[in-house]
Amino acid sequence: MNKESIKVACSNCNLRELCMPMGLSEQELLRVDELVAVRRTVKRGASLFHNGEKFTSLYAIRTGFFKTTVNTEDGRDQVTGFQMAGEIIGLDGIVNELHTCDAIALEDAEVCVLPFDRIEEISREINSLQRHVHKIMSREIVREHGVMLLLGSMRAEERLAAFLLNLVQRLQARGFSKSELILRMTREEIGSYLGMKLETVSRTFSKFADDGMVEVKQRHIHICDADALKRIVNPQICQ
Amino acid sequence: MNKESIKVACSNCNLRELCMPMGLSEQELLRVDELVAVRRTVKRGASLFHNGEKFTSLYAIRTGFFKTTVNTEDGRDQVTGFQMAGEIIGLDGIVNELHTCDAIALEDAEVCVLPFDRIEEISREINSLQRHVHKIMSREIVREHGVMLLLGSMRAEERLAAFLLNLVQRLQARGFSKSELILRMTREEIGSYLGMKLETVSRTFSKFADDGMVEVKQRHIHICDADALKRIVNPQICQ
DNA sequence: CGCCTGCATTGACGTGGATCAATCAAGGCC
DNA sequence: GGCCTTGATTGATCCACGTCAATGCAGGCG
Repeated sequence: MNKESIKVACSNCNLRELCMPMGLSEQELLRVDELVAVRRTVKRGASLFHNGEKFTSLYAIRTGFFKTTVNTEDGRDQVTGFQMAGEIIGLDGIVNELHTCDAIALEDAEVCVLPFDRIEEISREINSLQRHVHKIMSREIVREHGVMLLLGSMRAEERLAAFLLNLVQRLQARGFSKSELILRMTREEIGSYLGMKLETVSRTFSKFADDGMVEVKQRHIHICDADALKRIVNPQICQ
Repeated sequence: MNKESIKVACSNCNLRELCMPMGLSEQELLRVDELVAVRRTVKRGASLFHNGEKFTSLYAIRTGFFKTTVNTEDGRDQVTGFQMAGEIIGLDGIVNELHTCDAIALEDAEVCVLPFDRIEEISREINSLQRHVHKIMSREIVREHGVMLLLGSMRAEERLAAFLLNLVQRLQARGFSKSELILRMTREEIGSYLGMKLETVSRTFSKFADDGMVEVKQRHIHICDADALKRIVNPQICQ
């Protein structure tokens, strides 16, 4: 288990606007700095936490890329999300003080450890932090509604198109290209998330490539025609 | 819009243990009574809130039964949950202060209106209420993980069996029979929730009936062999 | 009462995606 | 360099579920 302790502060973190509320005063910022106990690095393939483990903290991703998966006793498992820098993971553990999913790093990663009782304590004092915590949880609920819509009512092409658009949109918000991306996950992991088999993911990529919407070279994806992808997700609206 | 104002208190509500944290002191209870602004009745088929509406409050269901649905601009829609007495709805609205789904009453219902800024204010003072709010949101996240697992990796029979077991389990927790239930929703709504067509829902019910696991007469369901249903959801474990 | 409307059931048939299987590409390592 | 492992692609076949359509059932209403 990889737990490097590096003392750190949110107040001069370049990801602050992703994790933290806006418009904090000087002294609020100092208080918020107490949120982060330590940072922790997680090697590619290693887990940050897993199912059944005691919950104590949320984690803010500083660098790297994670997947979260739930699994049934009979061996099935389902990817419930892919998380990147600035996103918070571990919210599932709050109810029963046990994590109910695994968080696995898909590339070497570093996270800020946020002890949850400290979050609760400080958010009692700083209203905007309290509101922020609520928003983060609500955002996750809304995201999952979207996934339910996708899984419950979309076809393979629509699912993959929606997935790609969502990924680039989040990458773009972090300053990356809106047309170029490198997938950090396998076809099988994409398939698990989207409720389809890896072969179908692969075939659908090939179809998109044949239609000139994307270029696919293994995990390197170039999006040539984002509007076409949007039209696949939402046929009526986009002409 | 049906907004009957009836002054009420949580402190002597028989559903308190479902909505509220346990072990509050006398004076905390008085404070918590200020949470509920008014009650509101919603007729069968009417909406409590819908997509796009401004978010101000959460709602605790006192009586009745709701569904929540998300819908895309192009007309698709997806049932994201069915909610019964003691459950809280509206959490999706917190992020953007707009509701992102519709909540429709499937039978005449009554809800307690909980203005969200009042929830935040009081939960700053009462730690167990703060923790409770966090748990409610986390529970919803975990529930949705379960739905993702269901939609992403289960087959029709497994989905319907899991759905029935979940329903009776929640009804039982509210003092109802663990083998007898009346569905408040149509086959189409069940299908939307479970990502299958209404005909498949109907056929799967008939199959379960043929196999002697349930008796189905329209919306009246009698569960004859809950273990058999569990075995369908979880083949390996239950023998 | 008969008629209408909204669900539910059941059957016949078609298909999207799963399954099974072979082949290929890209690292990593000796 | 050649070998091995892991993941990706592609083809051939199959089947669970969707689609289309007919029929049945129950409740509400003139």
